[in-house]
Amino acid sequence: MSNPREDILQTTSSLMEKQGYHGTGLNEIVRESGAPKGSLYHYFPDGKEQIASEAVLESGRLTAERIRAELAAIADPATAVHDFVLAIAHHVEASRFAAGGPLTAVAMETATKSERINAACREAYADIETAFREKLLASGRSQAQAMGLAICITAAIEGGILLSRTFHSGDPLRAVATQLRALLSIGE
Amino acid sequence: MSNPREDILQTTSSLMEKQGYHGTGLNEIVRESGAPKGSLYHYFPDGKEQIASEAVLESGRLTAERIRAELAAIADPATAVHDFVLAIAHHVEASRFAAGGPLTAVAMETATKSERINAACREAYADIETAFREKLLASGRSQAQAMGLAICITAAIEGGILLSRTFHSGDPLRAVATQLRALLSIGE
DNA sequence: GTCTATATGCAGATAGAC
DNA sequence: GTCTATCTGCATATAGAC
Repeated sequence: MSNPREDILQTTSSLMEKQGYHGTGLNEIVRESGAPKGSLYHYFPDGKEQIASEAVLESGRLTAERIRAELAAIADPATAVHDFVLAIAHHVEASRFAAGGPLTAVAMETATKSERINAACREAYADIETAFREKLLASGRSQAQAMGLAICITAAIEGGILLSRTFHSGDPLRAVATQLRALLSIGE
Repeated sequence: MSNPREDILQTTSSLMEKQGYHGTGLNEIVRESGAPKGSLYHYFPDGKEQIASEAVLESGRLTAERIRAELAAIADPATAVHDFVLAIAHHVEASRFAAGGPLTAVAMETATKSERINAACREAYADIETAFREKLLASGRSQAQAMGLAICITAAIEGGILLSRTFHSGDPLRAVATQLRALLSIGE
C-alpha cells in the first residue's frame, strides 16, 4: 500500500521536526520519502506551505490520539501525566534527540509569517490541549482549572522537549515530569 | 557610537527570533542592521554559524541578567516568578508576537545539525536556569529541588512563549504564570 | 575596513511531454 | 500521475580593488 501523499506528509513531519520549516527543502522531502518526483505538485498544488500545514495538522491529530490513549491507561491524572512525560523522555533519547514533533520549530518560525501554517499550528495545539483538558475534567476539575492546567502541561512538555534536545539528555523532560506530578497533586 | 559588530548581533537576534536560523539570510541581516556590507566577514570570519552562536550567547547572558534583576525585586519566589512571566506576556503582546528571544527556534533547528550553535544554546539555557535556581536556593530550597524547579520554570516559559506566539495572545503565558505560582507555593 | 563583483549551488515553482 | 527540463531568484561565501 504505497501512498505517495502519505509518504510525503510523514517525511515532511520528521524532517521539519529536526530542522524546521525553512531548513527543510522540497527536493529533500521527495528524495527521503521515495515518492515520485513529479507527484509533489500533483498532490499539493499550493506547494510547500500546503505540505507543511497538512503535516502539522496530521501530527497534531496523531499526538492528541496518543495522549488520550496513554492517559486513559492510568486513573490518577497526576500519575498519568507524569508517566506520559517519562515516555516522551525515553522516546526523545531513543531517537538520538531528533524526535519531538514538527510543531515546536515550525510554529515558532511561522507564527507571524504564514497565515496558513499558523492556523494549522493553532489547531494542532488546540487538539493537544483538549486531550489533556478532558482527562482533568473527567477527574473532577472545574472548566477553568482544567483549561489553565492543560495549557501549562502543554507548554512545559514543549519546553521540556526543547531542553532535552538541546542538552542531548532526557533529564530536562524527567524534571518536568516530576514537577507536573507535584502540580497536579495539589489539593488532593 | 555606531558599532557594526554589535549591530549585526542584535539584528541577528531579532530576526532569528521571528523566523529562526534557516529563515534568516545574511543579506537580510546586513540590510536591516545598517552595518556596512563588506564588514560582515571581516567581523565574523566563520560566517553564519559564528554570527548565530554569538547572538545566542549574548541573548542568553542578557536574558539571565534581566531575570536576576526582576526576581530580586520581590522576596517571595512564587510571586516573583509569577510577575516575571506576566511581564513576558505583556512584552510578547507589545511586540505583536514577534518577541521571545532567538533561542527557542534556533535551538530546535540546530540541536542535531550544528555542534557550535548547539553548544551556544546549551550555555545560554544554563545561564537562564542558573538565574532561577539562585533565587530558589536563596529562599531555602535544597539543591536538587531548586534544580528541578528551575528546569521546569524554564521549560514552561519557553513553551508559554511558543503558545502565545502561535495563538497571538498573551493568555497562554498568563496561564503558565498562574500555575507556576501554584507549583512554587507548595509546602509553604 | 569596506567596497563591488562574482562563484557556485540550491531554493521553490512551472511547463509540457508522455 | 509522473517525468524531465528549466525558470528565476536568492543563498553563503570568496576575491580582489580601494
